[in-house]
Amino acid sequence: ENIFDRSRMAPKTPIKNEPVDLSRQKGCTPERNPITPVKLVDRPQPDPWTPTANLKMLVSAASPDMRDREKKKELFRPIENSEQSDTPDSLQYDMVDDSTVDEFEKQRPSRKQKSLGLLCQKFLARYPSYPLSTEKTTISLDEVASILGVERRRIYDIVNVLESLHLVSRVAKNQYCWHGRHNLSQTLKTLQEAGELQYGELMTFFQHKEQDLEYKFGERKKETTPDCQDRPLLDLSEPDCTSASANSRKDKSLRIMSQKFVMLFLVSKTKIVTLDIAAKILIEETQDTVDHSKFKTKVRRLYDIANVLTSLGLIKKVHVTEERGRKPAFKWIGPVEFPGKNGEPRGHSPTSDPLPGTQRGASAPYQICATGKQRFTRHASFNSTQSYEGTRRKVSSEPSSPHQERQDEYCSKMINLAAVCRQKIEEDTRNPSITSPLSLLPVPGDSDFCVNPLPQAVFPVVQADMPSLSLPNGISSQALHPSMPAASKTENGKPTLLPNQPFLCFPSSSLFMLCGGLQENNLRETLPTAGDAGNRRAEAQAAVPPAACQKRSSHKCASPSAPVDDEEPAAKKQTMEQSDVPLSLVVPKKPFESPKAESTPGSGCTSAEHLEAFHLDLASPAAPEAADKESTKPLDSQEQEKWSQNKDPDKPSPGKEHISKENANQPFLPQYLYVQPTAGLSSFNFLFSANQAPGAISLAASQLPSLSVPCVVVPSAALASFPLICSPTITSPLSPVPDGSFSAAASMNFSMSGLASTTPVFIGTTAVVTPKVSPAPPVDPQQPAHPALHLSPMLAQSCGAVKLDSPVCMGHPVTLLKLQQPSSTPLTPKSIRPARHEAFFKTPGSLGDPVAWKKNDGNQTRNASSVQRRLEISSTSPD
DNA sequence: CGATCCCGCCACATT
DNA sequence: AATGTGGCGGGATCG
Repeated sequence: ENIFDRSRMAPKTPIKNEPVDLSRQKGCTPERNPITPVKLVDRPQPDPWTPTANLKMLVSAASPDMRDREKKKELFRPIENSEQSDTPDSLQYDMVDDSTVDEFEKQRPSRKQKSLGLLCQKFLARYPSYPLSTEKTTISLDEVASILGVERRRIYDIVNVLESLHLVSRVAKNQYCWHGRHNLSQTLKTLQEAGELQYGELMTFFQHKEQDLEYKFGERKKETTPDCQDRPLLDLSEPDCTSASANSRKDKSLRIMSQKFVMLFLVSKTKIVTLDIAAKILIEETQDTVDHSKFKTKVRRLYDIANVLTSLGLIKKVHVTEERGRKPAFKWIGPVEFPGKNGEPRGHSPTSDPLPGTQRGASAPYQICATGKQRFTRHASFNSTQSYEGTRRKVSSEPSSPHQERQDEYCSKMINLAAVCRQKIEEDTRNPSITSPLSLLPVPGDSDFCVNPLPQAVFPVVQADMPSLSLPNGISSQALHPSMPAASKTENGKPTLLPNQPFLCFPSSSLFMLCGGLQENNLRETLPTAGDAGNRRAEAQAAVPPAACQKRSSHKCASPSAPVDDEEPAAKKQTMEQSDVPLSLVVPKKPFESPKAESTPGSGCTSAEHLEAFHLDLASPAAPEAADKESTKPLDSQEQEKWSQNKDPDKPSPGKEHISKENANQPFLPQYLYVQPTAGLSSFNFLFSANQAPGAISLAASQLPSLSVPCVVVPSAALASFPLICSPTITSPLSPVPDGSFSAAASMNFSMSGLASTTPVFIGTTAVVTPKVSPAPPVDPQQPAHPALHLSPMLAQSCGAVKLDSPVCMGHPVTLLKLQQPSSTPLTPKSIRPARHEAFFKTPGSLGDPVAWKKNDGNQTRNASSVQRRLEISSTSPD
């Protein structure tokens, strides 16, 4: 078999390495010879000379499974052979004649023989499951590829999955270190825990029913959040390999996806996961809509992963028959209980510990390693963070890279936050009345949250509606607040929320969010770049913007779903996505409403979709764009930088207008938040905003919301670690009131938390206030609508003062925002179509664009990238 | 014909 | 620029 492959390969692809001798050995090159004698040979038994022959033997010896497989092969081999040989021969001969010689390959080994699963078995057969700790086995990809007779690409597929389970780790360029299964149980345990956090409920749902939108809904949310975690989870460092360093690059989706997939099994009660469900859960971003192709791609990848896992003996293929029919599925046949080797201290009950996750994260055992790299593109300001670093503890990470540490911590934090948020959301949902503003806080002392068990998070408000979300544990919300930092003055200790305050913040890295209406223009421009990042290419640039706009307009509602991006470029585009996992959170603000959603034209929106999407409407129009943009943005985030952008309200009018239409009915508020995660691993972002106060309620909603939101924050990522925060306080007026109030509220402040130093960013907004707005009637959504705030760097600048960097900010409130003001947007208006809208948040992250940013100033602003994911929330209602 | 999933182009990352 | 990595999806096979 090998031979054939090899020969084929060789010609085509130049082999990077040498094809190894083996092939030569074979020498014969079957192909060449017109004869085609060969095939026969291999059939039943491996040829002695085949490189693989030995492997096969080993394999057989190694496990029963394998043996079975081999048997199967044998079974059909004869058949194949006979057939093949015949046909080929004849054909060949004919054809052959002259030259064509080669061509035929008749003998093709049959697809199965080349399957990834089989290849993986061969691969695994080469290494001991439980190697002695002393020896480290290094794996050379080139070597293995040649030995196994496959392209290197295939080896990556295998190794990536194995790496996700920590069976191997990358040590260097073409080198991987084989760890074996010693840590497998621990890894699984970790994944299980993480999975529970993330997917716990979800899976439960699915298992019972899937389809309901609701469920989906729920799942989506969860997903998002979780993602963050995932990344981090990986740690792996295991044993010896210290190399831990292995972290690496971006987010590799295959790795992450593999972990998530495994998590699903571990979390599932039945231990059976169908591919479609898994694909749905694993699809991040863009939700729905668009994605048929995306779904398909995801499924393909899952097959790849499943093949490897099957070879590892962790899962097996089964079919489940459900109402709808029989669906392909996989059943977990690996270990279910894991002794905790590691000694993690766990035990805390969820309740008691607010953030369970956190701790763990923090603690040494896990590190999340996120990958390391991030880029630091950030500007100096960010760097400052480091300093703060000293302050904090470092967790385990290696000294060497501080950054990493941060990330790790960061991750943990994020995770925690996520958890908290979720809960909060849940709670909120339950009690709408509350509405808290969000608050988050970090503890002063520590900078980040994370580390501690933190209470950080916060969330606000929201009334949410979100349907489903639940989180797994309960955490009390209160817990969260514990300390608020400064921000609120009010509080101080109390966590309570202030009613007004909105916001919160977060950590670092990533991003931010934002809110409000934004404008498109700005966004666009910026975004685009970002977008590119994602893909780089082409589309991004030009196309995007416009396209987006357009679309948006059309969709509006629909759009939320993210589709936007997708839509277009869809195919190619995917690139954007790269990012992966993002998370998002969201909260909806509004309680009510949404009825319209359906009605709305959204194009496609069906109700269901809405849900899924979560979008907010808010300004809807904008939103969509934003979304797109976001998508575009890169997620990379690694950079983390983040910052926010803002947008302006600018044109209020226009915006309003649209809004009115659409929204008019609905009022929403958008608030938002979200965050995204970013890039790769680690980061997450969050976001939120909240805006509003509680009261806000409906009506005003529209108005309020936008404005209110203050939002934002962002940290940058770069290093990440820092948190940031802000809070604005705002008061909101309450709800009932007309909005005007809210506008006023707008301002924000933020404070930094403890150390501010680190933080980079923040933002505050002030609010909005705008005159215009204020008055606005509550109801009308339109007007207000737009509020957007943002923080964009620009704004910041504008504000003058503030720069991101500086800590300066601290304390003060910065503000920014604008609401209506037109000015805000500096941007180029020109551009593009004006579509409307605006986006809402977006993060700009992007690196890519820095340029733009840069331009602005020198300041830096920028950030990063990450993309952020957006979320949306919709208000849809709760209903 | 739907389920699988190989293959390898090509973008992106690292050297 | 070369080379390592790995996303992705066309389209071939399998069942």
